Amino acid sequence: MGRSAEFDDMSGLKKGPWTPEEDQKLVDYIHKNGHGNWRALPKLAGLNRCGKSCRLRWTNYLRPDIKRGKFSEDEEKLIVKLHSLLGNKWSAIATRLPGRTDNEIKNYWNTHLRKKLLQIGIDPVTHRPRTDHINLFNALIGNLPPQLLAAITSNYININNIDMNILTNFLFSDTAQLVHQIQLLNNSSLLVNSLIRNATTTTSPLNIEALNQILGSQNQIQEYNSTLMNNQEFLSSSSSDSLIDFGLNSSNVHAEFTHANNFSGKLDYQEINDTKLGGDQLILSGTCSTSSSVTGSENQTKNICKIPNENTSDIYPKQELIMQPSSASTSTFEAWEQIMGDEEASDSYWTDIIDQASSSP
DNA sequence: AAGGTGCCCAACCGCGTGTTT
DNA sequence: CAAACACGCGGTTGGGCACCT
Repeated sequence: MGRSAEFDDMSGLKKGPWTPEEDQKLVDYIHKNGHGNWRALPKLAGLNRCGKSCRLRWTNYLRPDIKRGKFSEDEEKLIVKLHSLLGNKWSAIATRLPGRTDNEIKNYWNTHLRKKLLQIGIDPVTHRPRTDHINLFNALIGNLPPQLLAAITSNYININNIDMNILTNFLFSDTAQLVHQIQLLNNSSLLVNSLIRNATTTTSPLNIEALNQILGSQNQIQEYNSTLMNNQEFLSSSSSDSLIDFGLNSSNVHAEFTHANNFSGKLDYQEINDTKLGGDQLILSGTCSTSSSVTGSENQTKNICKIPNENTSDIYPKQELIMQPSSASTSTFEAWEQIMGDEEASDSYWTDIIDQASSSP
């Protein structure tokens, strides 16, 4: 590990990873004589290293009182606490953790703890909830799929207009980065309602932990998963009498259904192994080995059909508008105010954001 | 199975501060 | 007091390795 260049060009001294033989020489010498002057030590110990390299090797690795292995939960908590008080003063922090070196703590902070704090929404520098709303707002606007942006900045939010594949991909593209972007949406019913409403077209339950971090609401997640389960039960228990004509009798069935408010009927799901929503169509794919017959309506086309009535609300909950048009204006801010609800949409909220924007470098 | 990718962490580097001459 | 030296600190690097495609 570490650096590669074997020897320093100028001094001819060895660099890079230490060999067991070098370690032994260093340990033996220090046990016998103490380290004394680090600069003088290598020569006396018979090592072709600089004093600095010897000191580092000893203090970070060879010292007998060094504790190895995973950091305990208590140690983690203590590091976070001390970091909140001392900042990046690794050596000061290390003095409060017996057996741990500053280097080890620094590495652990940078690779684990920092990320942990970010994920739970805490700024690892200030140790306070992240408040970079303006950056998040800009990032959110910048990253929004055009379809979403259009929906949000239009007079009203019509969930029917949003491609759930795009929304879902967007939402889960990078959980850590998006946690706070999502929090901007959190006060609106947009995200939650969308997920619940579209549970029918998702084939696997959401990652509870990830979603929990984003939404912070067990109830909504449970509702989502219970809707999903109901729908899957319904689909799996559907009568095999009402077969769909896929237009194919064998492999690679790919059936598409129009996605509208007047969905009706039910279908045999036994041979469907994947469903997803694409644009305004439900796309089913799977293998159909039996001959199938048409039970659809007059609107059926080769791979697109509407299927007869009953129980359909279980599969495709009726779509509805989330938000009515605002009185007159169509500004982005006003649209956001509506999404975010009264509390965070107050004048002072936006004033704060604008202030932050104008004061940031 | 092989190649690619990203993470981890030991070791290095540069700089600031304290000590000695 | 200033210059030289020694040490320690925090940031950065890059090889090894585990995991993913």
